[in-house]
Amino acid sequence: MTRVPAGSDVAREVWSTLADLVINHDRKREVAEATGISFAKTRALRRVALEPLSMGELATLLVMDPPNVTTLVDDLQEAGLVRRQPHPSDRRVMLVVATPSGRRLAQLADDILERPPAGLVRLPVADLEELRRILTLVR
Amino acid sequence: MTRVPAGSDVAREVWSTLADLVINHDRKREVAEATGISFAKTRALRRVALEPLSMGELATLLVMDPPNVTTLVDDLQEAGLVRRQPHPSDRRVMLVVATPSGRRLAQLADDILERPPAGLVRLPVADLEELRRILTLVR
DNA sequence: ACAAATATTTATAATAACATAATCATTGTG
DNA sequence: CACAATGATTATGTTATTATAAATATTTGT
Repeated sequence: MTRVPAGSDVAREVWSTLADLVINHDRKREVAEATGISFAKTRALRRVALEPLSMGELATLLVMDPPNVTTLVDDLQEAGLVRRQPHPSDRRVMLVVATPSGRRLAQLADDILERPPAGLVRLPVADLEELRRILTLVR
Repeated sequence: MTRVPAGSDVAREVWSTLADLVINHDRKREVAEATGISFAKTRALRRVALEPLSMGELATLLVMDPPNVTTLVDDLQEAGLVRRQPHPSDRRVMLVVATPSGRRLAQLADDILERPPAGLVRLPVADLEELRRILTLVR
């Protein structure tokens, strides 16, 4: 008889199922098609559409090296999706801000990415509510 | 007053949370470090460790073009992680089979990828059980 | 048997992703 | 003020990823 730490095995099982669910519902291609830009760029755009970020913050969030963020933002800027705005109090930092058309494109990506898989939609409402409740506890 | 389809909004919200959870717990880098091969190769290896697959089936599952699967499997084979076995009844198809060392490496990747995020482990056991129950309904 | 279809491979090219060093401007500190 | 530290950029190169066309071997259908 082996005694196992309470929820940890269940947690592992749940996590595996969860990760599979998300990975098998991958919409990167669809998003790239719809937006006309690479998924990496969409990801950056969606992030700055949430709130303006400095180049460095963006690099950290995207786990990219700063030089590569520079060229990525260059491309987004040329496409008119973001603009660079000097930081008001520190002239070393550049804030990346989504333009209106950038926000629209980010929204388009959101619409695709937030579309839940069929299996989830088919769940009884009570179970969905329960899922929502539990997920808010995960922090 | 607009009437909205019952669970679909909740489903969308739940899905967003879920996707964020999985994406923010990305372990691709860690897995690549630990295995010494690219994540794409790990993915293929883990898949054939589950069961032997033909090149074509693998291409479909990985959403890759067949020529690229060939070179990917070439690499895995050179590393001694898989072998190619001709299909018993159709000599056009090549079955990709994980070797013992390939299965070990796949297991190593599994151990990392299946490790749940802290927030999930902290959940009350009852909620975890409930999560598991609901997730089995998602098919 | 023969033509069409299927599974894989070879060859090749284009592009994307990733990393490093060096440079410039600006800011904080002794 | 001099100097170290910071944020961003430029330049550059390497490796991965992705795609396409063409070739080979085998099977299937007529």
